[in-house]
Amino acid sequence: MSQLPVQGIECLLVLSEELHFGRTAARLGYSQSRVSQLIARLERRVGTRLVERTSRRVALTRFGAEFLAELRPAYAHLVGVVAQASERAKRGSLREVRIGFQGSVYEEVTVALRRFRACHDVSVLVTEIPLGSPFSVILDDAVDCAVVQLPARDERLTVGFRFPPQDQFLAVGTTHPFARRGQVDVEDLVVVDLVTPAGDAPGYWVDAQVPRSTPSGTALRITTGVTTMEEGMALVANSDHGMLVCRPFVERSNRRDVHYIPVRGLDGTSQLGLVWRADRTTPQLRSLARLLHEEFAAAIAASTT
Amino acid sequence: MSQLPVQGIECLLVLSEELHFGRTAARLGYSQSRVSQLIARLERRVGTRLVERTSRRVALTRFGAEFLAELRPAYAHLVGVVAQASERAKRGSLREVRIGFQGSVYEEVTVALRRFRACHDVSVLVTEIPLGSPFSVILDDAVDCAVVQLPARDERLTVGFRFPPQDQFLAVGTTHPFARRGQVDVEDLVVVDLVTPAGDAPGYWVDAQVPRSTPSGTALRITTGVTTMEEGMALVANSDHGMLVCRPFVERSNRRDVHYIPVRGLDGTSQLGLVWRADRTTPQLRSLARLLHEEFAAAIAASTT
DNA sequence: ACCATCGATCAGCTAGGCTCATCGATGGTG
DNA sequence: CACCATCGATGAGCCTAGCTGATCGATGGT
Repeated sequence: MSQLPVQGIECLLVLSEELHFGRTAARLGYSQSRVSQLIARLERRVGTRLVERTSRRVALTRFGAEFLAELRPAYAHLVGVVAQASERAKRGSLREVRIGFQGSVYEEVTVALRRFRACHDVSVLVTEIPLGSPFSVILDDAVDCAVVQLPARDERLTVGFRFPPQDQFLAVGTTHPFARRGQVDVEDLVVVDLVTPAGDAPGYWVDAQVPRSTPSGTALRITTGVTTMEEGMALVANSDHGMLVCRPFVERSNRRDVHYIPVRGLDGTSQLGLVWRADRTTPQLRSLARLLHEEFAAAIAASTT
Repeated sequence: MSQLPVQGIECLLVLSEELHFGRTAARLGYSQSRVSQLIARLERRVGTRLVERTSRRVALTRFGAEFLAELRPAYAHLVGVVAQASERAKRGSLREVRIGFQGSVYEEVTVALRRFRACHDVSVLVTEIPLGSPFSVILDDAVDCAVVQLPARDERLTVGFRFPPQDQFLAVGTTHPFARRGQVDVEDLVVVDLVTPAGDAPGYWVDAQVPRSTPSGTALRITTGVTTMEEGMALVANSDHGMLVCRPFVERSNRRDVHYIPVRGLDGTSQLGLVWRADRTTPQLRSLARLLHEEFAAAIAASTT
């Protein structure tokens, strides 16, 4: 049996408006006797009379009035919580959306997120996800979606939005032979020991981030893996390793111990995407994708005029 | 049928702690199958899965966790409201105590009221009650208790506390023949047209306030009634009427158009009392009476040392 | 491969939710 | 003042829906 006499409470709430057992019963779809019973039981439960009633007059007791003053908002709140949950369930939306990021966050993304929060009355929780494991956190449900490097060839994943393709840069330490170069060619990479993301990402993805060989077919030296951008940069700064990074990262970086050199032949080969579990697709996530789309469309329009 | 699936809610609350259907059932005194049914129904009601469950593992859905985060406090609050009401019902205490006053309010009374509010977590509503109808507002339940002039010889009323008896004064206008007198005698009152409280108070009470005759037997002139102290003072100030008032009123009065003259022979004949309906006696009111007692005991002790 | 554990499901029982009929109280009316 | 209409309380009784016990299938450990 229930701890809380809800039926009695609902009955009292209506009765307090109608001040008439018959009408109260009609409104609730009960018989008059049921209302009488429910009120009587509630009074027994609370331990005192809540409604003063004769055959001619129904009025709240002073105690009843005070009780109702507290009860009404408390009950309404609880009903609201359940109703709101139903509402959100229908839209499949969450109250707190966890978004994973891999390294860099575009300016446009933060703007879109702000609009997203406002539109959907959600809070956004930003998490950094391992550089070399872009998909497992999504699949494990540790985040609801993530901005990760593409491609994402996995049936269990949906790419909701593809960011504009970006050129790539080679990050090297200040003492590296390439440090003073204004540009390098893909083929030049053969002499660099490239840092690669380490994690459980599928092979095709790792290969897409750090090619195993140059276009001409020469194999590249890849000996060291890192799990965060920060780790990679630290490694690059203090060794002769190199690391491929995308433009947004370069633009937001302010390290003095690392130089970024454009790589000819890798133009537009880096692309981020908003990815989520296909079976967790919700209107909310679609909306976020659309907001990102709009934001980038606006940014592009602004830059061309 | 109830609008709110409380049983399911209670079940979910326990299940979220136990994460085990069997133990949840045990705690609620249900069978395991019942818990399963209740959760399933709640999920149907809300419209989405709240608990992820296999035969080996029970865990809240992300949606379920968010739902619970709102549900738990809302439910607890509602339960609290009902429980608190039960508590108050047991003690017969109200959340808001209406206290009626007739004219003057002692300093000690306000102190006692402050302590009363603090002790019982109640709010106090002070109302002025008609000068000539001290009992009807109490009997009509318009106030929960009142500080009124005694005597109160009514079986339906309880006098919870008797204030210290006070001397009486004759209030007259500045132009009145007595205005400059330092004192008058009861017998002197025969030449004054005394203002009397007008209302539905019983005869014995009116007689006690304004004697019909002096101790020597001479009848007094009583032609005019008033319903508030303010009204009486206004009348006294602008006519040759006189009005008997008690010391606390004199001390708190700062009217320049009325003079107050001590009346020899009426010393200690005015007494206020805290009165309430006998059938509405509560520990709360008894406590208020006790607080008043303590306050006056302290005041007397302070004045004698 | 076997077993123990656990949640889902189904059929069935019965407690309790609910109604109907009736009563007594109340206040208005001629 | 008798009569009547209205309304809430009460008790008997019906039947729904709350609940259980038995069983099944899934899961994970040994």
